[in-house]
Amino acid sequence: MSGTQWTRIEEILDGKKTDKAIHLRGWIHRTRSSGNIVFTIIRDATGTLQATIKKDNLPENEFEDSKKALIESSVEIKGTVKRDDRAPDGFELQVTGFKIVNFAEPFPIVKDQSPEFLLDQRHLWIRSQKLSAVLKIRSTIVGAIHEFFRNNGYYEFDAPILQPNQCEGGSTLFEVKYYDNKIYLSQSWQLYAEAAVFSLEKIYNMGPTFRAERSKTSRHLSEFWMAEMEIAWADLHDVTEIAKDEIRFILNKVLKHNKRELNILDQDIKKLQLIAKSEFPTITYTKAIDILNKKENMNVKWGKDLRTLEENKLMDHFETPVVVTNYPIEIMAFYKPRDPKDPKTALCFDMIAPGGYGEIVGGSQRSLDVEDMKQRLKEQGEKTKNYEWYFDLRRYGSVPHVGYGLGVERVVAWICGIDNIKDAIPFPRTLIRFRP
RNA sequence: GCCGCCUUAGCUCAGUUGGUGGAGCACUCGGCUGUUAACCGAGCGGUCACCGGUUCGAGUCCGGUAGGCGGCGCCA
Repeated sequence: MSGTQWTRIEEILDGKKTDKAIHLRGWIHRTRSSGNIVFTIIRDATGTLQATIKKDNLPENEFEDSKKALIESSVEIKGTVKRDDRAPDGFELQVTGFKIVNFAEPFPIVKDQSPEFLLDQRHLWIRSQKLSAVLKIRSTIVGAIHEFFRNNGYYEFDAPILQPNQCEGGSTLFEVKYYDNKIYLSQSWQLYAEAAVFSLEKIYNMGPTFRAERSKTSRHLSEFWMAEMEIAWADLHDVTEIAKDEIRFILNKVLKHNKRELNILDQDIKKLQLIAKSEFPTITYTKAIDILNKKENMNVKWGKDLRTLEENKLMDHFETPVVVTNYPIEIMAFYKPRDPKDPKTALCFDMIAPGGYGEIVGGSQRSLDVEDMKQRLKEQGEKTKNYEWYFDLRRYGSVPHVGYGLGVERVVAWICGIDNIKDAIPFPRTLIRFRP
């Protein structure tokens, strides 16, 4: 079939091929027959279209094949595009040639499926309309993140995935055999970014991140993608505004390129448009506790981290993502510095998404106080010797610097409105599930 | 780590007081010239997760084991 001009279903649905003879290739999405007529819904990467196959319009054996072919068989067909109100999308292909590329065996995924079964069949389920829509939006989001930082003068900087140190706490590291030694899968790009920020000043990266947290929730993955940034000569306030701009930039890109997919996912486009135009509020942790205790009649003690329940209650008061700053210093990682204006708190922030999607961004200024960091690492039972290279960064022309990480799957899940983060990545890895 | 729930056909589920295991979908065969996850008729399909106990008799009651799911904690 070399030399054949293949039409994409998108072009047909856009009305560009009406009354034209075309060639189409794809997969059988649905099929039903009625005596001398077969209706087959054809799917390609751009959409679905009804093909109407009448016995008299094509060779006998091709008609018989079209009756026999099961769902997910791959096909090459030719015919004429017609407007027809009886067709599901208002267009159909009246078929004059029907060639089977591969007769599919009975497809295991049928009408009723449980989430577990679909995860077992993930390699086949990613063909579904819902997952393809999510994957297209994910592709837009990943592209938007690169574009946002490159537009704003950042360099992409790559750190090792195999790392000797912890960043976010030792108990959640995945240990890997490294010749005769032990090494760990990256929990964060940050420590290496802090080395590079003194030469490149503005850097970002997006890549896989591994956390062996024993979490069984709709918001956790053991392997997820994090988009991180690090910038010199900046403070906490600067970076919270950059994070807000980034989220709005991502939203606008999705709204521009993925209206069709958002509709397939039943997402409220108007609501997303409103968020993309809004200012996101910044409040302190102390203010958040205040809202919970006064307006929600809760009894949250100052000093405790905000739990899922508290975050969700807090978000009932906001339509947009919210930045929460200045968490208590005791519950923060060793590299987050004390706020001189409010010494009980750290110069750090989380951005919380509405709708129960939780923390989508987390970041902080970076401590410049070597003795304080050593002290806090010791309290966690860490060997400070492994961090000497990191402390060197404070000894040779240190400057204020700051950075954050954005959870790609959480942003995908929030924008797509899907109820489990597992559907925001093609092949999820969780506490229990690591196949296929 | 803590708490709760589930396991019956390839898939989704029902199964009454303990008395010879059902439906829908899928698949096969037949019918139908406009279907919208089509419809009509027939067929195929079972170690009721596994091990043990109670009982004349267990899918059903009791105990254990395995696998799975959800939530919390922790985090992006």
